[in-house]
Amino acid sequence: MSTASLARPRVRRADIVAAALELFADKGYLATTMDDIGRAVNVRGPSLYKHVASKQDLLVEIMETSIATVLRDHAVAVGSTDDVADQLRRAVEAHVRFHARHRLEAFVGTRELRHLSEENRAAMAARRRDYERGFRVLVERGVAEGRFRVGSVRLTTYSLLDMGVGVSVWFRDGEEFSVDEVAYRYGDLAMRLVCAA
Amino acid sequence: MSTASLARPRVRRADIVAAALELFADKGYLATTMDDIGRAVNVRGPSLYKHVASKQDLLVEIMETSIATVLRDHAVAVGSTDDVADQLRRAVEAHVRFHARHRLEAFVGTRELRHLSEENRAAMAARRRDYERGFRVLVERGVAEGRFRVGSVRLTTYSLLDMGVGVSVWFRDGEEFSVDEVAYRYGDLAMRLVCAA
DNA sequence: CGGCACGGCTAGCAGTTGTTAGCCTCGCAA
DNA sequence: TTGCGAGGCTAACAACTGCTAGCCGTGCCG
Repeated sequence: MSTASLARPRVRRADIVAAALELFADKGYLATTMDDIGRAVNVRGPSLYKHVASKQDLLVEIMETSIATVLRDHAVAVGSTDDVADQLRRAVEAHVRFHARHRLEAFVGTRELRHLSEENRAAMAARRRDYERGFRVLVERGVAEGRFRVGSVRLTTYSLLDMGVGVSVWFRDGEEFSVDEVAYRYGDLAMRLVCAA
Repeated sequence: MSTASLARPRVRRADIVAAALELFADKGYLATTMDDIGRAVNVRGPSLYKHVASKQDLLVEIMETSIATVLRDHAVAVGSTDDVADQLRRAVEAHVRFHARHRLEAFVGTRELRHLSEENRAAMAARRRDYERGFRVLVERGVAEGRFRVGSVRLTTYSLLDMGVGVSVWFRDGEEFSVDEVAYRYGDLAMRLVCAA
């Protein structure tokens, strides 16, 4: 049994990242100081550098794990069936589920993109484009197979994605809807948008 | 004839606000310095204070004119007909038109809310809630009149709004769609979302 | 023509912030 | 018991930033 960490409560890297996430989401990346983050984990600002290379690293770590989760969930959703309509529905559900469950990550992920260093931003933007393309491909295939009827694939895809992103702004746990309820209902809305048959 | 301003090209307040808008949208409010704004209008940073009380004032002015425009357009759209479905369609069209035509204002308006001073933010948040309520009321009435069929008024309303907000992120003038085309197509999407009859 | 207000400019203050340097303590291992 | 590394802490640097103070040239008005 490892009682090591019980003796003196040292800070773990994961705690720092979690605190940073909350602060970045609340005040924004630039408005958050290392002292703020330190205070949140009961440590002085400079002590954080024993665990983290820089403030930028915290932002990168938050964004990387976010997009990785999103892409994985999307792949699982699409891979779980062969029916295009079901694929789109499950992809939207996964999309919404993430934006509800990981509100803060979603928030930071879209709002602080510009504060990533040049190379980090380029890499992140590419991953996000991949994700968008995944949805567009689904809509396109649905149209090609005669299952969907849309005015513009591009506009419809944007709508589907933006609806889901919006969830991260207003969703609160324990209110009117649970995560699963929201996800299911947005799946319905998605089916309406593409006139699924 | 007033040749006054031709002699030496002095900076006009409107130019400063326009430059600030572009910079706030591009780099964010905190990352934009008064020197940046000054450079954009060919003036040193401190000179701006001959025209503007503070950096905060620039943000406030941008946001106030934005929300005022949005609310006015919304009122015109809703007032132009009595049919609920038409009202919602025109409201969505106005919503999208604004977010396409005034991308930067929309961007700044949603992303920099937290950098308004406490009182300013409270006032602005209230105006924005009013705007949201305008949409929710339309959806509610459509349902009550048996013209719309929705799973949840609240979720549907959020979806309509968020779709439109998303336009400000990807829209570019002179690409595939014109402002009017996008507005019209989003009107269609809105009608689908509420199953308008 | 004289003065005054408008609106530039530079200098500089005061505060903030990411990050580094260097110190000290605690607990584990030899 | 002794040594040492992990991980706290304080001090401080260097850069930056909003904003003020104070100066000066230009052009309009009386």
